[in-house]
Amino acid sequence: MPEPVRVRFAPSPTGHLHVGGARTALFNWAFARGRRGVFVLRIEDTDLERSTEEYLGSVLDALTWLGIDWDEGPPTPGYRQTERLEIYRAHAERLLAEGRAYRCRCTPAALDALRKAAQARGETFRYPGTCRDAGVPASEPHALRLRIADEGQTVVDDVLHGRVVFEHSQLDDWILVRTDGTPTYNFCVVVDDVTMKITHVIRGDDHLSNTPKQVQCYRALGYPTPAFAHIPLILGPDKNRLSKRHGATSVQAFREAGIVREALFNYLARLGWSHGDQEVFSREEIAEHFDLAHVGLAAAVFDRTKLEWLSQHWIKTLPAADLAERLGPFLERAGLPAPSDRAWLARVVTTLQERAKTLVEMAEAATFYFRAPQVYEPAPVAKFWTAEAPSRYARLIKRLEGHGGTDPAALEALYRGLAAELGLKLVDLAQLTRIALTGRAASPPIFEIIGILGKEETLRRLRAAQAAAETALGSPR
RNA sequence: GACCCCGUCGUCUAGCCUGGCCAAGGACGCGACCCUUUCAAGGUCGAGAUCGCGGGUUCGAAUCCCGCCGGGGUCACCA
Repeated sequence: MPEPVRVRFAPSPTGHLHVGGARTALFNWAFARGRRGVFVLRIEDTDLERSTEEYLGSVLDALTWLGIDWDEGPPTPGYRQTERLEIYRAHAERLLAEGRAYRCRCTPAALDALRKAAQARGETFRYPGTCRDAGVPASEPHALRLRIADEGQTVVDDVLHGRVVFEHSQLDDWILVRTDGTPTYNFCVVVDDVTMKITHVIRGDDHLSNTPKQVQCYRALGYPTPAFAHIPLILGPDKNRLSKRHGATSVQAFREAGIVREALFNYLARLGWSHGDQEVFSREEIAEHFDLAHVGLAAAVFDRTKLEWLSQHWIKTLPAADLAERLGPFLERAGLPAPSDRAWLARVVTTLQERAKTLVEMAEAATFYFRAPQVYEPAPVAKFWTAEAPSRYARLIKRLEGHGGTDPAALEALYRGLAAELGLKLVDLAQLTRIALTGRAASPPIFEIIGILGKEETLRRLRAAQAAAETALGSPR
């Protein structure tokens, strides 16, 4: 029986979860789920300056909202780097004792000068090894560096990129532990991945160049290297790495914009990965089909329009009752009372599902269900509030008053009958009604709206529109 | 600048490993039409890539090889 795969996602809580990070998490998650592996969540919070508990909560919240659940990680202790300092220290000491690492007393200022000079010469800066054999005593302030052979090369065997060769002339003795005693990122990552028994490191392309350094560290530590899979970055429309200046980039931002979680999950999965011609995937389908072999190598441009198409698709597909539940906060934000009658709200949602790309749009479009129109849109008014409008409203009101029930089919029959009597098309009466009920030229089917609004409210709005139309036309008698 | 990665419709991509089924398929977006009480949704059709460019190999290349160009990433006692 093969060892189960173990993968991880290691965000640093220095901001909200970025969609790029979310996609990395999603690929790892899907990889693990698809082969009954383990998905570990590790928090890289060694940057005390920028890490906050608030952001940590936000990141966990975003992952949970997306449906990316982890098998190991917070709140279980031991998965935050700040809790693991002792582990790093022990590994560093071992490397030092075995001669794989050495103390360095070069000052940052001195190194900076060398770096500038190297770059001026058009060379990659490389630590010259000043302290490599200097035997710097522990009593002096010092950093700890990893000893790397001057000659030779390090090969990174990437699952996606194949063999990537790095000459040692490009590598240098990098710092494992800073002078202040804190371990560096690259060192923590290696120690963490080793001690957490990670088998596959799936992470952003931007880490590929750092990988040979890490491979050297694995070797020094005497551990086998995990499999690496470097996935391409996500770009903005200008082909530059997606960042805040491209607008909304955090998972929370999309959530607040009313993008449904199924859509963001689906979109992120398909960005850089494919399964034939299939575009729509549920979370389960992604877990079932995901494979590294079909992850692309080219960076992908984030396309909000397609995301919104998927959001609309999922809104159409999701159960109305479920959406009604999710719509609550968006209604409140739109200044509308979230109704206690959930069944009624679900009916409202049913009429809006096919015409909303986001929950924000849906809440906005639902306004007229909660309050009578305050204003009437100018364009449809100009077109339909003709001289005959008031009398047509009157006929409509009279007919409706004598009509029992709000069955859509019966209402349509009533409208068609009246339209025929008046020598009009259905659309004329329908639009007059639509203006009265919603204040707009476009809305869900009016016969369904009447059913949801109720006969009394419908009549009230028709009468209000009749009066408004009369006023608008001057003073009729 | 050095090193590394990448390069198929505007965008996401299938195909590339195992050359011919590809005069390149799907999706978003765009246009038209149909349906229709409006808007959507849905349906049908259409425009849109000579597969970054140039050489080769081959009977045959998007698919293999070489060069070039373009884009991105990494070069910290940041993560």
